[in-house]
Amino acid sequence: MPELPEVEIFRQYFTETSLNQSILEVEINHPKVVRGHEEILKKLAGDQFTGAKRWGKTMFIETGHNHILFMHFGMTGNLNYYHSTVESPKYARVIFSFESGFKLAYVSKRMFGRLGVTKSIADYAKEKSLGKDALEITESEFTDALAGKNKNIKAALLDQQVTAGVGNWIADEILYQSGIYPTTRTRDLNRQQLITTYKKMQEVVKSAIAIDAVREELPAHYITRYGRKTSISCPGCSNTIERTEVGGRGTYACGKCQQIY
DNA sequence: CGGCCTGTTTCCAA
DNA sequence: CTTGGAAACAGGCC
Repeated sequence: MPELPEVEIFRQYFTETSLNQSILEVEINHPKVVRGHEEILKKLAGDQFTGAKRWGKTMFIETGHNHILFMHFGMTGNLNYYHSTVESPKYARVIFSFESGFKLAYVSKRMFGRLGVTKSIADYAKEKSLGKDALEITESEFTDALAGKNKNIKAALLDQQVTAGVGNWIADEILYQSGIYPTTRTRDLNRQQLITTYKKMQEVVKSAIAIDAVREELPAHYITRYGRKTSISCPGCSNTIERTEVGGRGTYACGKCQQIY
C-alpha cells in the first residue's frame, strides 16, 4: 500500500480519529517493528497526539512533549482505529489505547515498516537523506536533482534522496503519462521532458490522493488502475501493457506509447 | 512448490 | 563517488 498518497490518507485518518485524547497505554506486540528503545515509546502513555505531518512515505506525529513519533509503513502497513470492545486487527504490532476506550493499531503484515521516536522531522529526514517531498519540491529543484544522473529514469524517481514519496506504481504511472520508457537514462532527457515528468508526477500523486488512494478509482487513462494481477491493454493504443523488470522492480509500460530517448 | 509483491538497507562489484 | 545487482527482512497469495 503505502506510497505517498496512501500515507497521506493515513495521516488524514489519524488526524480525524486520534488527536487530543490521553494515551493510556502503548502495547508493543512485536518489538521488531520498533526502532530504538521500546521504553521511549512506552513513555508516550499519559501524553496526547497533537498533530500529524508527512514527508514522503513517512508520517510524523506530534505530541505534547518535545518528541515526535515517526511511522513508516514498509510494503504492507496501515493504521486501524477501533473500539476496545472489538477484536484487534490481525498483524497489529503496536497498539495505542486511549482514555476514550478507542485504540489505534499500527498494523504491519510483513513487518517491513518501522516506527519510533525522533527529536525532530528535520533530524529524521537528515538521517535518512530524504529529498524534498514529491508535492513540495519545485520544478527547478526537481530538474536540478535529476540533471546529469546516469541511472534510468525509473530508478531516479524511486530514489528517495532525489524526491521523497514516489513508489513503484506511481513511478510507472508517471512515466506512462509522460510517454517516457522507464529504462531511459535520465541524462538523455532534455529539460522539457523533465518538466513534463515533474508535471505528471504532481498530477498522478494529487489524483491518487483525491480518490483516497483507492486504485480502482483512478482515471481510465491510467495503467496502474487495476493493480498488477490482470493483463491490461494500453488506454492509448490498445496494445498489451508489457511487464518487465527495471532496477529490480516489476515494471509496467507500453512499448509503443512510451519512447526511449 | 515456485514466483511474486505498493519498501528499504546493506554489502559487493564494476 | 556513482550505479546496479542480489540478498535479506516476513507473510501471504496465486
